[in-house]
Amino acid sequence: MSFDPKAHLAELLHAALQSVAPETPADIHLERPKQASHGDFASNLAMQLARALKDNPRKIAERLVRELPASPWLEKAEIAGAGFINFTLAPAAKTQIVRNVLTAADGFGRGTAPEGCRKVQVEFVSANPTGPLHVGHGRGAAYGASLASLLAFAGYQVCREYYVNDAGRQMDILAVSTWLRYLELFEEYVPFPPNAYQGGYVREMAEQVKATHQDRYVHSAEAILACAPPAPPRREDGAYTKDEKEQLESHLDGLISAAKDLLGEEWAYVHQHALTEQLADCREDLEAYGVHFDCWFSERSLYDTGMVAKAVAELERRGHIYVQDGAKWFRSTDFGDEKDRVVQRDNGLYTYFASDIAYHANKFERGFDKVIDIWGADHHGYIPRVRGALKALDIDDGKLDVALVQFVSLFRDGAKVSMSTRSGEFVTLRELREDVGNDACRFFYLLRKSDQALDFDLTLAKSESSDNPVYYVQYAHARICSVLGQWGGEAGGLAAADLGSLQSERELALCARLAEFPEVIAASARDYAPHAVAFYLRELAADFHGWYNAERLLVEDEQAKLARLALAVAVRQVLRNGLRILGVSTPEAM
RNA sequence: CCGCCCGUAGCUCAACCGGAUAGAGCACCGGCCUUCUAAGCCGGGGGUUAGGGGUUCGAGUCCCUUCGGGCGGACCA
Repeated sequence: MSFDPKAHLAELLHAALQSVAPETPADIHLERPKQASHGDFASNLAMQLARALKDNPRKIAERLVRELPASPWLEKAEIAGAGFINFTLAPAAKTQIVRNVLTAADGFGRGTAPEGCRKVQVEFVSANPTGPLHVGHGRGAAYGASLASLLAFAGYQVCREYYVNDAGRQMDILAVSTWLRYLELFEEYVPFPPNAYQGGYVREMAEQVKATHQDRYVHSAEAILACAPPAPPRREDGAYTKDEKEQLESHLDGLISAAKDLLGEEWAYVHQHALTEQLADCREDLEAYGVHFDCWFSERSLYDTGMVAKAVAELERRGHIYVQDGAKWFRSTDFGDEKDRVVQRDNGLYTYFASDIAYHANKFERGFDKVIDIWGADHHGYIPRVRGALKALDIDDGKLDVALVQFVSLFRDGAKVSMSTRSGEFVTLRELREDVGNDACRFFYLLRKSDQALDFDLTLAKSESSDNPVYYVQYAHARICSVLGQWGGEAGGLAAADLGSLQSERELALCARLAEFPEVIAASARDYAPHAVAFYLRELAADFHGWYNAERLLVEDEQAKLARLALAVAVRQVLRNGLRILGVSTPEAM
């Protein structure tokens, strides 16, 4: 069994506490001081006890240190500052971590999920399949994928899910956009609405439909326009008034119902074609980004299987629904929301919220102990009503966590780039990946907290891609691989190396850094903060680069050489374990 | 007006659920390649943590308040 210095010190302190203040309960908390001169671990136990014992913290610290049982692993325990006890470990207590890492290998740092909280679902991206993913989705994807990997590494059984919004009006708009572009190919010109999807991919889909089915879906422009309320006069600058915007929306709705009427059964084909194409494109994009999903959950399936109706009926049965102005309202104010919400409109259609209630009820029916939704920050107002619905259905809403990812603003040459899917002038995730590279892209996103708004400077990201922090970490990995190659020995045998020659400050600091890894994993999994892993890896790489520059690894002395190689391989292992979580590759040469 | 996120070096960001002298990167200045990858290392300057008040041994962190920024406040998704 491997030796844990932190647990050992906690035991020593506990023993000392028993003789100094056996009656006083106190939790023993050890932390790693920021400053090296403060030792390897510090305890504030004496300060905690000061009030209960009505004594000076430093005096209490002195008594604790005096009562500390002797240990071969402890070099010294000093009292500092207001009453901290600083512990310095014996070198052997620090270097043994190298053996632990080499033995555990891929499993070093892995945790165990608490009993009864093992099955976790992480739902992320979930973008409408109405066009290419853009840089905002890229952030959600990077965050969600790393969080899922992090939780899996921390011992949870993780299901990665994408919620496909294939049932709503947005999909109808995409389908009708495709159809209008298709009609243009047959010289039937319906003025293309400015609020329909403008992107070039819509024309591509139109071409595909034409290639497969020729003129099968052609109807005259006159017939179509006759069914829809008129559009307002076109404004090239897009500055429509509020009234005109409403007109545009009803005009578009009119075109959609015209399409449904004229095409009849065949509308489903156009609709399905657009959905299938966009979903496939999205999936391919994400896979290439290294983001994988275990489950693609269809919103439409909730309607097809009656789950939406069932969820609303269940709320109704429990007396949380009332009818007003012909619509069904969920009394979410009873559960902490600021106003009640419509679940079924006066025209009989369910709202998006209704399917979301059914969706979340379904998530918990699937037996997850914890459900994590990753949403864009603009959805924050949505949280209380979803929680409210869960409470109304007697589902423990404490099992739902919502992580909000703040917006990404794109800057190019110092100017903000406007993004809008419908206008078609957004920067796609695909373009960004090809520009900056997958590794740099993912690492860049993860180098800041998800709840912090992010300015993505394209010019900078591209021009500085050669000294992007990700290369700094990968470079450390490549250097170690290179040294091992020149040594030519068998890395597997290094776990048995005598580590006694690892004595220098840098070497011991590097060992301490390695020992931190499991704690970093546990803390960042607890806080849903994969960025902490990225920061840790940068520090580990910095420690390594410093050591590498200061001391030669392949020295004459065989024992010293093997000890150093063992340390280097341990560093490489932790870099691998960490980068794997972040979805970043580990090149052997750069 | 109400709600959520936030305000830390010139810029982009950290700071282990209250700890010690607030740290990195970029940018700037000065050094280090006939020895394992210079995509690297070593050193230097740079701060009233937006302002004010409170809680306590101790506050960037918790509470109140002012100012400033972003995002929400649909029978849209």
